[in-house]
Amino acid sequence: MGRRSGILEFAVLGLLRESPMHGYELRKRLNTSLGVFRAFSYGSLYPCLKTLVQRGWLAEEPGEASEESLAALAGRRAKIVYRLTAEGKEHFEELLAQTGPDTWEDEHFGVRFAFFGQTSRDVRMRVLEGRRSRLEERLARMRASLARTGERLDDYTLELQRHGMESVEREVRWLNELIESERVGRDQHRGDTPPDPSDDTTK
Amino acid sequence: MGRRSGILEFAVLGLLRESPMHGYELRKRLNTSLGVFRAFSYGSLYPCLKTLVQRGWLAEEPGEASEESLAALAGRRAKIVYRLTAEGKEHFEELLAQTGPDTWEDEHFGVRFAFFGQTSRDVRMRVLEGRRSRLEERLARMRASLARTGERLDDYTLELQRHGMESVEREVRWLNELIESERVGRDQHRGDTPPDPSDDTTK
DNA sequence: GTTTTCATGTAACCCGTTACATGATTCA
DNA sequence: TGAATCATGTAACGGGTTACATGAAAAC
Repeated sequence: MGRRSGILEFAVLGLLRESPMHGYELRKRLNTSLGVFRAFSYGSLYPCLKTLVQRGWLAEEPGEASEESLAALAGRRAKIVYRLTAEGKEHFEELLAQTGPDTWEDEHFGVRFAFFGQTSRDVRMRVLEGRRSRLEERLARMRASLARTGERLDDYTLELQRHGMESVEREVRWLNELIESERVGRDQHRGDTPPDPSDDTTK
Repeated sequence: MGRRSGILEFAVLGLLRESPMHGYELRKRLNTSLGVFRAFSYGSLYPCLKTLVQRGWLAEEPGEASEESLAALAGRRAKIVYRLTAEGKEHFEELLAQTGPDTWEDEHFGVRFAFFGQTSRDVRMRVLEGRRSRLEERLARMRASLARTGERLDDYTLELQRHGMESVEREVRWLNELIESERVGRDQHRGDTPPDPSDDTTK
């Protein structure tokens, strides 16, 4: 009953911050904008929306059906448009400011990155660097275990391991570039191409 | 109660086919040999082992504790070594032969690949090609959605999408190489380097 | 002799999916 | 007017984790 998701909740708040939407549309945007990473179903989305409303972070608005008068009749079910409340916005901003360890875990990182446009630069930096060191740890462990057991593994397992390591190395290089360009953005000046200075007057 | 996992079950059977082991060791091998992909906990492993025993696919053996005589005393708990039974082996071989659509889903593919050493060549081919066309579909969808919504996305979301697509493209290239080398292995002759002709006398 | 690592297990929970049920709107 | 798509929702399940509890063996 008490759906307190995490990543889905975060994504919903983030998308609704940009503009109000109804569930169906929300789901499509979740599964495209958010990338390849996750594909949520209605079975998780609608209950999530409900609890977010209960907590006062979202407000339901009767969607514009066709003609106003018709929609109001006898329990007529129409599109429900959700919008972020003031408390919801505040809460989302708190979430955006978080830089805890789980922030750079596989599942979370993608969503966090997707909302970097609304994230302050120093938080972006911490998340990117956290992710990078996370991956570097992983690489170290993989190399170690490969050195230990490397000889007695069959060709396919070895190939799988090799490809896995290359993937991780590639993501590290990607992060390096991102971190570098964030740094340049800070050192040089403002207004280069860095995606809007973020309207963080909240804090 | 009725843990009928799928990927964990498959991996356990596969590892135990190579040699008997106890749970603790099994878990380590799951989290290294099987690659970066998944990290199982005891909370899922032990219940899984239990149900596999119940179905007659695994047999428990009292592990060699220290001195034989001591181990037999009053309900003494010692290492439990699991080995694959004949039925278990047969069942695993059936699983290995499967080429259904979920075979090439993200989660399954890694484990399937890890046991390619024990998989017949034509099944390997079907799995690799299935995976590839799965990824190509995904690429097509990504490109389409990028073309539609591409302009009105912020820089970070776009970058995320771009990086995601590159990852998928990279895996496709990897699959191409693998498929090619499988094909060469078949066309040329036997005993090139193709990792053992597989002892499939079962069928 | 105490801390670490090895080793086995369980109960509660988490975050999601599947399959289903319902109805409105658009399009051919 | 019937099919496809849009739109909302729920109950049952699924496959795993976390946190906990226990105890033996090895290392210091």
